Amino acid sequence: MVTIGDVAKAAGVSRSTASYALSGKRTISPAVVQRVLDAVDELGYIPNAGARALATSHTKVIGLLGRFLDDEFAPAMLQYILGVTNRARELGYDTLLVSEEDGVHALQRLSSSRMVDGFVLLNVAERDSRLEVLRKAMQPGATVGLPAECDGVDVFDLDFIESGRLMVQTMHDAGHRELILVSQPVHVVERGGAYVWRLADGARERAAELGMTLHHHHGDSSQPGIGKDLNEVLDRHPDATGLLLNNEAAAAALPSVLAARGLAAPDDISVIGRYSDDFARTFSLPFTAIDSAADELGRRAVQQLVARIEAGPDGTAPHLVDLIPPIVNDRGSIAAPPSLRG
Amino acid sequence: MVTIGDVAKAAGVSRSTASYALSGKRTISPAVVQRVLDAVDELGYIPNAGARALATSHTKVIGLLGRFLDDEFAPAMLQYILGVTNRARELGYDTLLVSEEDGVHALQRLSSSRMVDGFVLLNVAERDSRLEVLRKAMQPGATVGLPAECDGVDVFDLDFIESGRLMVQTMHDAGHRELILVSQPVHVVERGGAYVWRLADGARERAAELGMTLHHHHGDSSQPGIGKDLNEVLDRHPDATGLLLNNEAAAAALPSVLAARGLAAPDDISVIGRYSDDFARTFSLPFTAIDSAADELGRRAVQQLVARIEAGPDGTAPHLVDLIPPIVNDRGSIAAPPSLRG
DNA sequence: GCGTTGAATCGAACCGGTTCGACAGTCTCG
DNA sequence: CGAGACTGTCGAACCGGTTCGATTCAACGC
Repeated sequence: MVTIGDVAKAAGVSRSTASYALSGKRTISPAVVQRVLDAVDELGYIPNAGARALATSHTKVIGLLGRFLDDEFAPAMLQYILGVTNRARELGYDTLLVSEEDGVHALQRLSSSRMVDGFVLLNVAERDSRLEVLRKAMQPGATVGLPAECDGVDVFDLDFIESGRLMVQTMHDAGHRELILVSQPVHVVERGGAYVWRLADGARERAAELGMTLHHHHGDSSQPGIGKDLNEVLDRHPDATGLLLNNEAAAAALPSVLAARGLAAPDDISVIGRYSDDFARTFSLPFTAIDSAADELGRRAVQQLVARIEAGPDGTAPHLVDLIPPIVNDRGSIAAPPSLRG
Repeated sequence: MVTIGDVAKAAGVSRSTASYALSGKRTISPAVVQRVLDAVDELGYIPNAGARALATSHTKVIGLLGRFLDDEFAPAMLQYILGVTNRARELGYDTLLVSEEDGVHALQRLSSSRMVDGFVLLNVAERDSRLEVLRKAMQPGATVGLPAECDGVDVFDLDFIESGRLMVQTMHDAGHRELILVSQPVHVVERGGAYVWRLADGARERAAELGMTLHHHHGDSSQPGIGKDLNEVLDRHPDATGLLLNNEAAAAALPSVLAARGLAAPDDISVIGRYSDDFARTFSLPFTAIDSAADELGRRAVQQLVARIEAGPDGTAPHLVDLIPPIVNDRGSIAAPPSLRG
């Protein structure tokens, strides 16, 4: 193992001089700096992370705490994760991924052991017990997901209220007057998945403003339940001409449900979903949808977190609540309702 | 920040005694042990990870190196990752997730800086440049994916050759004689994705033994390409009655392709895929399939890695090549070909 | 010509754990 | 009863970085 002592010896200087030559925190003659750099190259010196962390109290690692729940849609999670890890690396940080069920415990462990410089919390709920711990921790934190109380953390999320409004408005502009919204299972809401009712609230509000009918239903988060749910909902509201899908599993299941019923979008029914572009491309999801911006949310959270880490404990920049405005990716699944066409 | 010195003071002993009381590496009187434990509880002491790593040369962290390629099927990757992180935590380890494109560089950085005790490599290719670095590293490594040269690492993978044989055999047993195999894009093979040709080889071998016809095609890894590919392949081989899907994107796209052609499985065509159970449940994938055992592979890799870490550098257990035998999950998409039925 | 300033470097201390060697006290056994 | 072994504890050293004075030497101003 090559240490800074070896580098110093090879360059013919003391350990402290070698350290200063590398960090540039004190003026060192150019000649010496060059000798040190040469020695580093030759010996392949890479500093011991533990020793550096001990000395500086900085690990250059961020902790990423996911909540991977059976009843939420797992495949979409990877894009948040990659957004975080990629941006972190660009900024010189590595990422410790924690999937532990007991997020509070994990947070405490990582924080007290000083394994990480800061935290990104994914899938943050309305009242998330991890937040109380995070506020007391000495490391800063950023969340993906909008909790009820945002103080002490930087918050990033898609603007779900506006997304709901936008879905309804888009359908209205195309001529629709009766819509169905398919949300996540009820217990996702009860557990604190506020994005579910935020979107629903936005949709309801705009529907009321525009004098439209909106049927709201909670659907299962995986097959075969969601397929059954979709069929029931379609049976129950034969006059509805537009379908709004917040539930990603519903989007995944819809193509075969429509096919089985002999329907096509947008000829027989118009559809708008809410999932990532990448996700749509990977699967057979030909529906117009609001981009869930997973990658972008992960990147922004890390960006802000690192800024806060590097500002130090005295940094007093106000905390952010950054709600990304929804953007519609048009994939041609919205048209005028059949009754308005030739 | 509470250190072991604080604990020692509170318990009225020296730092070394406190350390021994906690580690149990020397006999300490029960009374003192209790006082130390009480102090730990009261002060909420959690050891500083950097300091411990520096002293012991063990970080209790494993490095997880993924390769997340645009032309491979990303959503399935999460299950490998969760298998790794969950098993690691059960064994007392945290997981550093690296998505860096330059895996060789990342490996070198993590290894030399002693940030991790060992490595798990995902999506390992036939000739994977990361392996050379890994063999020279001082930390042990395990792979998910079977490379050409397995020495110096523990290797875990699904038995793809046997999977190919099993797919063909299953179709043969149901009465089919002409099959289509849809694989990954050709450049995935060229890049070293050996699992593609392994499954194809197994399928071809068994087809030859049984005197069956097997058409092999490479399909795109996402929409809309894969939908087009599937249609072309079905057009080209109108007499084929069985479809084998190694390509996960093909499985995801097939329901709507079949629906659009007015076909149903297994009435008009029999289908067998290769993807995880979890994946099938999440999406509308009603096809009988060989379980890709992602979670299990991740778990086994970690299990073995940790065993090797804790055996230390003198541990001389022979390296494993563990190929998990394929298991078919019957979802009812295989039946006798139409010609053999009433 | 002398005190002052600044540049370049070094030695020592420190971060917070673990571990080795020493030592005092007690027990055991011949 | 004394040698030897064992128990329980402590102080000091070490892991490999960073950082804080202190020191040396040259340049500079008055």
